[in-house]
Amino acid sequence: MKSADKHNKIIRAATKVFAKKGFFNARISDIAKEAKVADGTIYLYFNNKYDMLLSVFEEKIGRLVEQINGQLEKEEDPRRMLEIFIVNHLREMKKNKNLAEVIQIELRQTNKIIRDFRNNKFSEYLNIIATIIMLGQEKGVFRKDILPGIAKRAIFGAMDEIARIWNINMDSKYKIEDTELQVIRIFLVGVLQNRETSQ
Amino acid sequence: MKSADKHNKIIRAATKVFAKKGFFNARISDIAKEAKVADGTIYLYFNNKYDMLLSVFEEKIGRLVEQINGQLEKEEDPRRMLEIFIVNHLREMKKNKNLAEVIQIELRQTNKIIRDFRNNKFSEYLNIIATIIMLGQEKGVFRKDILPGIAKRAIFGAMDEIARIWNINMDSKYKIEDTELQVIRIFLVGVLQNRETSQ
DNA sequence: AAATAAGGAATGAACATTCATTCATTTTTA
DNA sequence: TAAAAATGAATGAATGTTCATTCCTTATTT
Repeated sequence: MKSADKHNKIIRAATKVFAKKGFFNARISDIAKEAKVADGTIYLYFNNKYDMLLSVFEEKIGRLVEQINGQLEKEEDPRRMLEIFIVNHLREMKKNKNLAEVIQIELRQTNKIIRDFRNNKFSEYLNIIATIIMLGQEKGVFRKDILPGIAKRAIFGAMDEIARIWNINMDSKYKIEDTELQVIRIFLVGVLQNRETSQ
Repeated sequence: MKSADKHNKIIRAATKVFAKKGFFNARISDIAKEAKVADGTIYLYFNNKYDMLLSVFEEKIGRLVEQINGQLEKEEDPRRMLEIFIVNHLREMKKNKNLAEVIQIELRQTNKIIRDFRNNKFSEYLNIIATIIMLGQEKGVFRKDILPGIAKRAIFGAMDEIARIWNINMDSKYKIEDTELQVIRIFLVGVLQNRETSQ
């Protein structure tokens, strides 16, 4: 029986191996070994190597989307919502280094043309940030002169770069709580001491 | 004659090919063809494929560092300095898509262990941001509760993600000037409408 | 003429994918 | 109910291709 169980086992193994070696240096045989499965078995569950990466990516991001949506639905204050998003993302990346790495890989390795074609879950994820910002603008909490489409990328990019470093230096210089606070502060109030300076 | 000229020609070709195909899909023969040079010739100038990527990366970032330092030395106001850095980086990435792409590749593909070991020019580049922030804090222009080591990554990461999108969609949704202004605004004053909310 | 640079064909290792075969499980037959 | 047949998941060795790198040859420089 072609079990969903085995599918999962392979996904988990692939995540681990992709994260450790990167997509191109990951061998199918590595993944097979990690999943305790024969090389050929993998092709009963996935079309090819790239299909695996995409599956891993979509599944993991999908989880993130559900998780964050769950956390946000109780909240009304856009300011708090943004904080929750930031804290959740950073904690998740810190906890799950493999996930952070796979995001980095999928977003930047492999073929550009195929790339954003199937990344729907990822767009969905980023758009949560944009939605929060628009909500805040409607409620008059956030500045109206911020473009949500740019802000969402700035915020995600900032966190992604921070997570990238976590995956290089195992010893994080800063505590996770401090990092969260910093990111929240930077995006909420900026680096400026006084406000009159903005144009 | 083993000319510096040929070295440059190869670097330029490599940048182009790496940017177009990514490191792993770039063939030495592609680079050789692009540089109008024989495959073997490349090995007179570089030890191996990865050495080429690293050379390309270091050289390009080195240029960026010089360029931005030149622009900053006339400036005293940290606020303006940060603006200059942001504008310069974004314009450079927009103008030179290959450079943006190579940064993405080198930072995330290839081997993690070797990775940050030789990335000195890149650290130098990021530290310019940190220096600006510290200067601003000394001068009382920037908030003292911002950690420069985190802010520099947030700012770079934000711009890098924006540049990533430029390399995927050829049609940028926003004008470059608007994007610059947005990034500056987000980092200087944040998204919040009122200030009393920060902790 | 010697030394150095460049050329590019040849090499061989690496690796994704395939596919003939096995074998445990389920279904059918008697 | 037991034996026989069918199924299809799993295996992993074999295949064939794809390059990075080498190294012998040719061209150029001094």
